[in-house]
Amino acid sequence: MEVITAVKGFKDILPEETGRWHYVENIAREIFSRFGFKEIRLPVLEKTDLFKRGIGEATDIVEKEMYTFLDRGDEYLTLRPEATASVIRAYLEHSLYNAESVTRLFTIGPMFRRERPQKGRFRQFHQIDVELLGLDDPRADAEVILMLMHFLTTVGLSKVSLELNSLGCSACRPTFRTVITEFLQGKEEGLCEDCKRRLGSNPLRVFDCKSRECQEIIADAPHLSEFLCGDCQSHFGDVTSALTEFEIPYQINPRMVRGLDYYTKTAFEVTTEHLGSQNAVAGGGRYDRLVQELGGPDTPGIGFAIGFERLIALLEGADFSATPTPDLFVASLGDAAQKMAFVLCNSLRRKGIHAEQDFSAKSLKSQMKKANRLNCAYTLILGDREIEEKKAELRDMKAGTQQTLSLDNLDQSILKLIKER
RNA sequence: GUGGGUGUAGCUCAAAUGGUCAGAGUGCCGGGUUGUGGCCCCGGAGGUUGAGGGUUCAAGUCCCUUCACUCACCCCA
Repeated sequence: MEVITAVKGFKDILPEETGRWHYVENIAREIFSRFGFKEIRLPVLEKTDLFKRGIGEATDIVEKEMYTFLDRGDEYLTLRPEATASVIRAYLEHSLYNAESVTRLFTIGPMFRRERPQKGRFRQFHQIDVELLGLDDPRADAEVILMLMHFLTTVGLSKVSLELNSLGCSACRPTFRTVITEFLQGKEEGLCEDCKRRLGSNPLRVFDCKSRECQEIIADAPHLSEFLCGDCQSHFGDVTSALTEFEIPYQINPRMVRGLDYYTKTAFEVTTEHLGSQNAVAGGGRYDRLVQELGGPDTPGIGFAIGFERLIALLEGADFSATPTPDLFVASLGDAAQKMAFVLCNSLRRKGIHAEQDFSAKSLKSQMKKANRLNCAYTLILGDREIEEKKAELRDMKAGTQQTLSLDNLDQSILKLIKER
């Protein structure tokens, strides 16, 4: 019989790794709630149209990376490739905007994109996603970025850099778009295949194309910053000066465009040099049109997503072991001792003690070996001899001492000893 | 979707130019020693060398196909 393996790009998170996950999740929950964000849990499956409308039909994600299928032959469903669209969907579906004018939400969970797996990129991956809805104030941008950076440093990341750009709004971006389209006209031949295609759908993407020929062509192109409207300019200025005030280092990257259509104004990315070519740890931006695009009231928003696996990959070295170290190991030899150990262990567990035993009734030596490997604080030795003498030997592994306990009220005396430790 | 790399015991890896090459370490199991455990010593189980085909007297080693993993492009978190 052949063993069935996991689907390509879908990873198991093994017990030895879950400690890191808990560590990161705990810090996220604590910090985000301190900034007023509440957790929301969302389904992983959504109607395909949500992402087509939300992310944009012309994006790579929607064009070729989604897990989409026909459900019972009547509706197209998609495993969510990102969280923002789902958050907005829930926000609208439950009219959360009516409860309060500003809504701060975060969610943690798996996302799905059918890409070729590589270092730092999987088909199922996890994001920590934060969304702040109902504020167009630049302080909201600054606050969200501040929180992100604070979170990252608290978790223990130091060698990351923050890049910023303003993508303009519905007033100034279209102007810039026509400027770029005109600029690129007559230069199509030099562009890579992807950019030729992008020319019609999303010419701004040529900016962050990595091919050399495209970069040479676009190098002389005007920057979006020159075409920002007054509102966008002052907004971006307020964001950057707030970050400076908080002493958060950043770099303005005028070529950063981002691959999701919904971003407006502030866009940002946190990168590192230690992840191979998948250098983005977190990314986000403002999306003042998205809520309306999804059929809701005109509501501004800003948010970001952190790549959980990528973040964890940067945490190498530290000890986040989730392996519990038991209080007590009960080594037992013989049927009577096995039975007694079984009852004792489970009795102690129900009283709050982490007790372990070995069902296999192997040699005492191997049981002791196991107790040692598990790093148990105490070991209780129960053998035929001990039962006959109505006594058991308890060793304090750390202190190197041992004592004899009566079998009467054994669990009580052990409980007392461990609690007193 | 396009390239490159790799596939030998549970894990980490050895096996010059094809010819005792199917091994070591570690882990696991058992035994010895020990203050019934940690160190040390002895023994044991475990691999159709990813799969299929081909060349050859002979293939883990060469060729083809396929699969898996991996890195990079692309894109993104």
